[in-house]
Amino acid sequence: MGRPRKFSREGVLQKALPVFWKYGFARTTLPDLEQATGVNKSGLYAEFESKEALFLACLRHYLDTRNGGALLLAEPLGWENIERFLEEAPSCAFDQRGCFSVNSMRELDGLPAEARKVIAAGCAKLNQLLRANVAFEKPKMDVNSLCELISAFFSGICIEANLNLDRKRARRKIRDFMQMLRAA
Amino acid sequence: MGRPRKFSREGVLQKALPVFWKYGFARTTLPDLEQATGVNKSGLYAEFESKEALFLACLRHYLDTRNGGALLLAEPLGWENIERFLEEAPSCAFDQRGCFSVNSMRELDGLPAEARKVIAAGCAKLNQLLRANVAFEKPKMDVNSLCELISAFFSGICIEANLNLDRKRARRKIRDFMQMLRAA
DNA sequence: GCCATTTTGAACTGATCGGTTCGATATTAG
DNA sequence: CTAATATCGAACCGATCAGTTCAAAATGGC
Repeated sequence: MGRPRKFSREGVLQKALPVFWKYGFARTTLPDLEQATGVNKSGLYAEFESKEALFLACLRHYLDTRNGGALLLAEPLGWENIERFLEEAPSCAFDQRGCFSVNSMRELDGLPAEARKVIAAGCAKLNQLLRANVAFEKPKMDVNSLCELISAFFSGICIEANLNLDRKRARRKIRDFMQMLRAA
Repeated sequence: MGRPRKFSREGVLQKALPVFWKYGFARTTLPDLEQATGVNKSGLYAEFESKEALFLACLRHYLDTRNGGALLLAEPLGWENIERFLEEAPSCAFDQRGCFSVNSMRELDGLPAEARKVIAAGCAKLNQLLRANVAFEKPKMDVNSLCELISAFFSGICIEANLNLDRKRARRKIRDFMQMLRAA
């Protein structure tokens, strides 16, 4: 009965995400999204009520599926998880620099109000994952403070990823940070 | 002879800067700039050849006049300068969150190619200022490594400034970071 | 072939974008 | 006053934006 569906909501999200990731919300155009998803404008609007709604759905999809959860839950918990997280998170692919959520912070006004909540929730979840790993190492300094430092450093390397520094330098920076962290 | 000029190039830059600072390049419109500067569109285009040129001029003006130079050159050099820099830089005014240069990194493609060089030069200058202060303290860790960590942390708190965290928390974060730094 | 459903493509809307042009007006010096 | 200069306002340009509508075409089950 009837023609079968050719695209799924989640498939569209997966393909639209890299575009928003690279260009942000404002500089992503509808033709960009059509090309990336392979779905016609009419089709997109049949599935999502607006460009903003599509962006929000991408953001949620990103936070649900890729927010370093796997890396930070690996046993045993500890510094090594955090180091891997810092190394792998900001370089998923060529055009996806940094972290989609961190990138979106700069565009927060001009985005639907819900975006702020979604991002805040993502930060909270990340902090919780970090906390488990930091606490496991029983550092001298306060665990929460260290988590905040880690996420600030993470945000920093994420936006610096836009500058195309060479990988070697980025890795060394992370190594140095971890050295400071382990001593704290 | 003739009507005297009512606005100066530099006056326009000073008034246009906060707008670009807040909204970035893409989301700043010409009417925004007219309103902020009090100068007609015709007048703006008489002084600057394009929106991009105006943005670039603002960026240069910003880096020339406000890049924490004063704070980081204060005698005696050392951690205290850096702490003041981290505290004051990302909160010049209500609508100017973070650092204009750091904010612009997220928009680098889509900006004239020269912007990349200008920003890179600004980073280099900042790093140099940091280096003098860090070296002065003779830390155990490598001076350059510490400078890179400081600027990454700086970038991080700059974009996190978009989240409107309360000042208390921000100050504590900086204090914690400085504690780690002094021990490094 | 027929019916149901999905997807497409193209035309279209109204708004806004950056940018140009130019005459009207304002403001000074002499 | 006049001459010279600076600014403004408004009309205008072509392009692009997000979003809507709808008929045509594609694709399946029966």
